[in-house]
Amino acid sequence: MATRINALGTASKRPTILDVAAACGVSPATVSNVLAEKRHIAESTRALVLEKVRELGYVASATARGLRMSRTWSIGVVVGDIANPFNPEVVRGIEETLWAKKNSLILCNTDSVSERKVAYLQNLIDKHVDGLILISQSLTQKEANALDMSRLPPLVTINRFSEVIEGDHVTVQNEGGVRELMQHLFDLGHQRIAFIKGMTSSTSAKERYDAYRSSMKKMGFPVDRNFVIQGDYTMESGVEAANKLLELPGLPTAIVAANDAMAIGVLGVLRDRGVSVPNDISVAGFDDIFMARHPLIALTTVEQPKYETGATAARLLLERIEDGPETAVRRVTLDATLKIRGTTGHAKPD
Amino acid sequence: MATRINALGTASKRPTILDVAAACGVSPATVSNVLAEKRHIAESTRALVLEKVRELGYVASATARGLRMSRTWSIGVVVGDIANPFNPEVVRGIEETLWAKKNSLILCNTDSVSERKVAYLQNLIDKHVDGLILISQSLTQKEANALDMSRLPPLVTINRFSEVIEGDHVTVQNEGGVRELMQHLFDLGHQRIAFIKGMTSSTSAKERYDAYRSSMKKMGFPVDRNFVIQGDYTMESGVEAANKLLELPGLPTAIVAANDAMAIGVLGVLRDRGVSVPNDISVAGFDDIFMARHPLIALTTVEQPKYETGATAARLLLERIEDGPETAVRRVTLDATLKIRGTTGHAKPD
DNA sequence: TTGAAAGCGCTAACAC
DNA sequence: GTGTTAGCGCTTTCAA
Repeated sequence: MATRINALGTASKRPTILDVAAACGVSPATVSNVLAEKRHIAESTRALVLEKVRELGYVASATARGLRMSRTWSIGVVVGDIANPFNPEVVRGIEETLWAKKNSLILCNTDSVSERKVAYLQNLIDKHVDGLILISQSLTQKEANALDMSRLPPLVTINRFSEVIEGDHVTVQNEGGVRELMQHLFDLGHQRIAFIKGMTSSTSAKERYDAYRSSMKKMGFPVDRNFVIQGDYTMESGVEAANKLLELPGLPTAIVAANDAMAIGVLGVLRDRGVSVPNDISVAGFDDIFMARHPLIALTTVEQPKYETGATAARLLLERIEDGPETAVRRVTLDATLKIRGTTGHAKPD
Repeated sequence: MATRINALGTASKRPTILDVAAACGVSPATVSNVLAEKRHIAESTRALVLEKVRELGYVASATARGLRMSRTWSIGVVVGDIANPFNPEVVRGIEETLWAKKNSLILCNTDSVSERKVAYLQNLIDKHVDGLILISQSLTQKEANALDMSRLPPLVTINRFSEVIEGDHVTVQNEGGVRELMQHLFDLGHQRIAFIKGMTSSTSAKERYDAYRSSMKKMGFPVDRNFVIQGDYTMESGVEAANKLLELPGLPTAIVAANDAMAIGVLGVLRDRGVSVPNDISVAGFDDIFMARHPLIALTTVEQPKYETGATAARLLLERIEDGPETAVRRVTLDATLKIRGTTGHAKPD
């Protein structure tokens, strides 16, 4: 007859390394060494220790070990908003990689609010995390000054590169991806192409915008000032941008958004206003978030390998923690892939 | 001229409480008490300590304090897959609540694989987290046996209630929500209503299915065996279920899925097959995930307050940690709200 | 091959 | 009001 498990916090005291040592008639140092496989131990004692460890259900206290070794085996992951569809897949990649090396992931949502970011980072530094990963978040000089940077652990940035920080970095081929996308639109006969930008503080947003401009320029197509709208990577800003664009006297034949969330916002507006996609206007994004793939959305976009991005960042961080500050800074740029779906088609003739 | 911040892990040694004490000419205990605001300290020394603390940039080591107080101020959150759109919003709710009380969130993805769940839980127990939250995950007796339950910290379950575990629990009005949804369909003239179930191991899935059956029964409508398909809450299983339903000789006029992910999978299939929604078939889900609200999806569904669900679970857990195992087990059931959108319409006449 | 002992940085009990 | 001291549970020299 099984008894129900009490999950109310009646945890019994755990055995310590002393308990195991006493049970075996050896010193705690020996137990420690058996478990850490550090120095050679007689096979007989080794077996005995292992047996008692299992018998007592002994597990070393991560806290005590952390105090002694000044490590926490935990990594702070700072993200604007975990509910933003781009992020969970990146976080998964990080998490899998950390788990494989027995590190914990401490998740922090900053809401992209500067004060909150600073507070969270300080908290993580104070908590003595072994490393930090910033997803699409960066640090301004001002924010950095507000922090106690002298105690900063190794930090890896994803997507947003900061001049202020000298550290490892993972990003995607933003220019190449957008250029490929633009070429796709040119091939379909588009010339009047609008662009919805991300925040200029984001290097990835800047690169995507630059690639849009240079692609247009290379084709000899003018960039109408009104065709460049400032967004902030949220779906709402995509909605606003679309509304602005639709007010214009001369409509664009295609709208490219610097990320999928904004592009999907645009699609919603066009749908509500009865504008046919891609017959009247083509729409494209960047990221290839989960939602973009659904048949009802079918957004043409540029895929950023999100899981791999996260996994790479975690790998770089773990290696940095291992190797120390001596080895050179590393910047990894992953490939972007154009995904042609249903929202792009031939340009509507004037 | 600003120097760049080195993020490679050249952190300098932090000052300890002894450094502060020495700088002030007081004992470490006094410093500790000033910071903890435990016992009364002369205003003059208090001010001095505070000044030196700021001057040296002293922050107490969470590790040392944790060892001493046997607390970690961190909470393990175990989730099947953070990339599953239901979860991020719940996690946000948890995270905000924990942050307000200075607790950290350790995120764990189990992929809903039993072994992995057990391994993760054991890891969290070993890490001495102060509490645990399981989102839509439960523990079978077998899994529980594989764990060292004697050291289990307080645990709160979300959505999936386990008979095996005696602990606090947060869920939503599953029966009420589905009944309301069914009534909406009945009002539209639907009688041939198919249902895509979740895993029977999930109490919420079971409750939603039961409500479907009892609603049908109450109306005197037969439940065709073929109209009940087993899914697993993933979009893919919704796709499979829709394909099965469309093979049937007599089609249903409406398809209700036990969650939005499956319903959205159904919508994709219907779209691909040229079945008009809601003209030919109505579709509805449960949860009201972000994607369901988009104009191109516009899924009729029952909203589960996800953020609030997470926030409530975190609050219950923190209170449980504070109050200890003595106070009675609490079960909170949040309200579900019917959201009528574009995927439900009048039943197609035979 | 093993043990003894110091100490990681903190808090709490006990003194004064 | 404040100081002294004993650990929390572990790893790691240094000795044997």
